[in-house]
Amino acid sequence: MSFDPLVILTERFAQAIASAFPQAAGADPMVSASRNPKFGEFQCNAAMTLAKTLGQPPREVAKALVSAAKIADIAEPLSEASIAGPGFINITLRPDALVGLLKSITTEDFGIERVGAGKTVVVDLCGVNLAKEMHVGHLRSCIIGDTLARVLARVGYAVIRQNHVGDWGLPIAMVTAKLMDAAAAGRDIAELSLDDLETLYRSAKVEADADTRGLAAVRRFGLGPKAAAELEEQVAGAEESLTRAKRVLLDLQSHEPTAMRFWQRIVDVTMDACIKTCARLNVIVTREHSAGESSYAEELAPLVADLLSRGVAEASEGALVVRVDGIDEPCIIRKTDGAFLYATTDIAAIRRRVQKLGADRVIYCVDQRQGLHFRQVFAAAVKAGYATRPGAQGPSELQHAGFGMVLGDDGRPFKTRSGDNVKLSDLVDEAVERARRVVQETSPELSPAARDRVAEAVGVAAIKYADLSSDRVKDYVFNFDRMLAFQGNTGPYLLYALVRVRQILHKASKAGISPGAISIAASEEKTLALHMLRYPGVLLSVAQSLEPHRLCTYLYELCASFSAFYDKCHVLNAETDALKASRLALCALTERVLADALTTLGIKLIDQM
RNA sequence: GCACCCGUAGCUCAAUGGAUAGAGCAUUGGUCUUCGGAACCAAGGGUUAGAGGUUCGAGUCCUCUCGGGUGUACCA
Repeated sequence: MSFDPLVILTERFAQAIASAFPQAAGADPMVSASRNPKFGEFQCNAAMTLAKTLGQPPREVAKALVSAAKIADIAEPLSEASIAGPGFINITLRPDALVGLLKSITTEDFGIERVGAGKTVVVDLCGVNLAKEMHVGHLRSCIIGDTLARVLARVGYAVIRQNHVGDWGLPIAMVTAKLMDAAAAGRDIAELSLDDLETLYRSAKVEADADTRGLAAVRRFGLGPKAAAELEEQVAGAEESLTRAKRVLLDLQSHEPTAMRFWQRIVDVTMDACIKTCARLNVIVTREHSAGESSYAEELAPLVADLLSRGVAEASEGALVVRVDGIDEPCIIRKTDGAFLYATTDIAAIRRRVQKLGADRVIYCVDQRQGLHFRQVFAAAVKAGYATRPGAQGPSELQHAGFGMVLGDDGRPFKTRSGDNVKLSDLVDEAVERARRVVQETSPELSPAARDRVAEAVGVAAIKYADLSSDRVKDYVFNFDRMLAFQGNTGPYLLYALVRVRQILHKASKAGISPGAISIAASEEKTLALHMLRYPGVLLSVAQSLEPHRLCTYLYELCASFSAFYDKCHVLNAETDALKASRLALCALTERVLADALTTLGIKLIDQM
């Protein structure tokens, strides 16, 4: 039994259609919340489409639906006056029915339908690389991925988070080689920081990228023997360290203990920092969620052999590829030199996630720019049969929940002034520092410890909410001032609403006032009540669409409704005790919905600010 | 070249094919005997890039054009 009026009305109008027009039974009743309050709270738009299929005038169809619909228990009676325009049927809930529905959602879990019950979903998120600080490039994957995981869990899915760590391959071998050199030169690897590793990574990369093209140019344009000699030396150096890195890579692949010890140290340093940053962002990612590329290394050769033997893969221009319908570029799974690629690993990951972890659904929270890659890999995995659970009818659902870039105010990718990627820890530090300055000014009465807690919560909430509140696939402009503003659609505004409602509850309990029977009279009370009833439906729509900004919009509107209520409908000094008790009950319910929604979004709750 | 994404108020963003396209910021003007004013209420501001088409009905779906972004076999 649902307590969502939208669901109830949809059922009732489906029945009305079936009884008034048996030949059209099963048609979509098209019930929705009205955009404009003057049209009532809900509307049924089915008459217009039915008119077409039935060959009858839409208003006649609407009349028939109005007399067939049995909704007297929750809505004001329908009449011809309820029909507007070409055949819209406008519906207004009865206040007492509203109260009844509200009572229902105060119980258990708000009447949220557990659409994911018995199903497993894998969420791919975070995606850090060894020997690199987390930067803005990881921000959205962590934040959005974590929220999607929370939403899916909230609607009943068994959620498995997977952090596809970039911990394998030649670049990592280069760093490992560098680290071994440093240790040989007397460096204590127990005292290693991620910053040190990143420095090693950079120097390895610079060496590897040494200008072979530059050398060719020098020779071509005849810039003289001196320039050529310099560059030749560089290139020779690069080739030497590249050769060494390839040797280390072979050692790693054969699990040679010394190389593995250094590699493991890099893993530990990187992952400790990653998990710390995630924890600070209130993103649930721990060591147990790590499923790095290295963990698939052993599977790749047999996997490719399997694909080849079954004719899924074919040789092409010296490489091995999987061709898929509808995409011109084939999916390359083995290079001419015999090495595997990230596509190979991703196909192996799909196989493990579906066939071993039992995923009915796999969601990749990865940059939109990898869209083509995932289309190829998904199609290849489906073609290979890897995306189908043993015994299942068809393949599991593979979804790329891609997201746009983070831009600066200039509309270009968000970078530091010197053009580097912005470290996540620096980003959070700045947001928290800015929040602290505001808190210091507006709430000097808070203890230093409380102030720190509030600043941390507000700063992180600001960053996360800014990221979540606009359409996932679009780029968004990162702006501290805007995201930290206390008015408008921001994290701090939501937390402020939470704090206000909690303060009322706190004072009420100190004054011995208890929540009582709800009665809905003022328009602000009704608006607030109607908003709360929408919560379960919004969660389901996010679980379906994978668009967290719908939950954000909902929350913002809920907070705005509450603020209007707060302004117009005093609680603790309302005229009568009954009114106090009723409004207090509304506050208590608001607090529960707000807290649940914020938690599902991944935003930490606070009591004061 | 081809493929994908995007184009909505001055700015940042919304809008399951539904009625007069909505918020916030900024601008202008109101509200206070403050359950915390970090608030609330209101006004102005739009050819939804453009042109066709489908539909009872299009910001939304289809085609084309313009503009921006991204990706395009052997990096991840």
